Amino acid sequence: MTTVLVVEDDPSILRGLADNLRCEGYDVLTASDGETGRKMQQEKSPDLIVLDLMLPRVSGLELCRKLRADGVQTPILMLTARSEEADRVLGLDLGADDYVTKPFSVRELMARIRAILRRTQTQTNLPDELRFADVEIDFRKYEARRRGSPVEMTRKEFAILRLLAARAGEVITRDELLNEVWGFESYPVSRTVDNHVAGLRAKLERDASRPEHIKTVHGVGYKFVA
Amino acid sequence: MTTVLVVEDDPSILRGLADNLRCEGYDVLTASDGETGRKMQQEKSPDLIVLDLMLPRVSGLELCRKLRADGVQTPILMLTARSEEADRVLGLDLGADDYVTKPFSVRELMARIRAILRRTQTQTNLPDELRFADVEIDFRKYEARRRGSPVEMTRKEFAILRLLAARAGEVITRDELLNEVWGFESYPVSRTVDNHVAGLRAKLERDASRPEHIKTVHGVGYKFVA
DNA sequence: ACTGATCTGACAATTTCATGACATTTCAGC
DNA sequence: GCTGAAATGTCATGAAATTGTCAGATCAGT
Repeated sequence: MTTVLVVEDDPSILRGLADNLRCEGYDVLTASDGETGRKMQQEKSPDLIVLDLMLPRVSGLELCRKLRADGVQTPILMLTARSEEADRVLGLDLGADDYVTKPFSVRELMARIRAILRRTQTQTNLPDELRFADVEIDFRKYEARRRGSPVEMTRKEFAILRLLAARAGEVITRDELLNEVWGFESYPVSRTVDNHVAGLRAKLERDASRPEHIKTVHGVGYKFVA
Repeated sequence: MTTVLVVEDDPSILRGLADNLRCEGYDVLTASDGETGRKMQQEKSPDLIVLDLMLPRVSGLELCRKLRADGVQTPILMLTARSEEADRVLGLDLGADDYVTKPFSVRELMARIRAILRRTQTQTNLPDELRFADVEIDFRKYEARRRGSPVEMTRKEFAILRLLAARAGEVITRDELLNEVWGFESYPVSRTVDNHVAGLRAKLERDASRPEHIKTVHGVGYKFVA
């Protein structure tokens, strides 16, 4: 379960955000000032913090600084009242964190939150290499071998296999694959995934029509088993 | 913990930078004049120095020169008030690693800082020489030979090959090559990389249209294999 | 000004990708 | 076990993205 901490002093906005986030399936913690926010973070260590820049007592910026000083790596999404503040806040992190200016559209905010979580939660545990049966794969070198001899694989095939392998045994839906491998740039039909999986099987399975490692879970998605 | 020293006389800018840097998770030291800055450097040896060109008493330029004269290797990022070409060049010649002109966007500055730190902290040991097939290269002398006879190569070709060889087998993206080989002097299009690679192949490969050592990984980048 | 290095943009060659039609498999309900 | 609808496998094809190549413009050093 993914937990989001929202620190915001305006009760109506706080309420609205919390409702929407819960509606999206997140576990939601709330705080209406920086002190409480910091305590919440320490006790519950959420996966994401949504932080209002303007807060009573401890400002959002200060809280951010304190959290980082505590060594907290949790991604932070800032809510700023004016876009002039955006530049200042953007110093947060080009790659990991983000900001949204008020008044914001809930839809956009949710999209940003999903994006941040996707980036931070998946980036971590992708394997650099993989071995199973007579296959060896080095994802950094983009090299695949079977019984020692090289196998040509495409970028997408490497990416798909890497994700499946990162969560070996677990079923990954086509939508997840589309999100992780393709990102938000393009939205191909989920059928496309099947084709790439077919490619993987043709290249890596002993008998592509009876796959032993890249398995189909009917009605759900695919899974990799070593 | 990564430590950044900021030398800047304008208190509001100093404060803003310090806040943002702390928020990014850096340990921050501050100084408002060159003398103090130099002392700080000696006592704390930070990982990066952000230096205002215009400072009271000892100018940023002088400080930069002095530090380098002291043998200090710490990367220096210069803040310049105006986009005076002369100042830029001087700063770079004196050993500054990068510069940003005021008024700067915090976002850009933070990005530059991250980039410098990434470059200096993950610095790969570049090889001084390289041999493969019938080719011998001495990167220090900028000399290349094939079957014993000299081959003319350009500086960029040497630099690209050296980086590829330093991480032999690994795929290097065009963006990485642009960052490492070109640095901040210029921002050529990634297409340019291809051309230099073509040059390398023409000079070093047995059959440039079927490269055996400087390989393309379609959709990703290039890699060198011995 | 001359020279070689470098950069850029155009075009062609190549590889990869996405899509839809059709075949096959799976599974729920008989 | 059957049967049929839904899901998946398979394949061909054209589109799109990526890279190779080259000529000319620009830049830097002499």
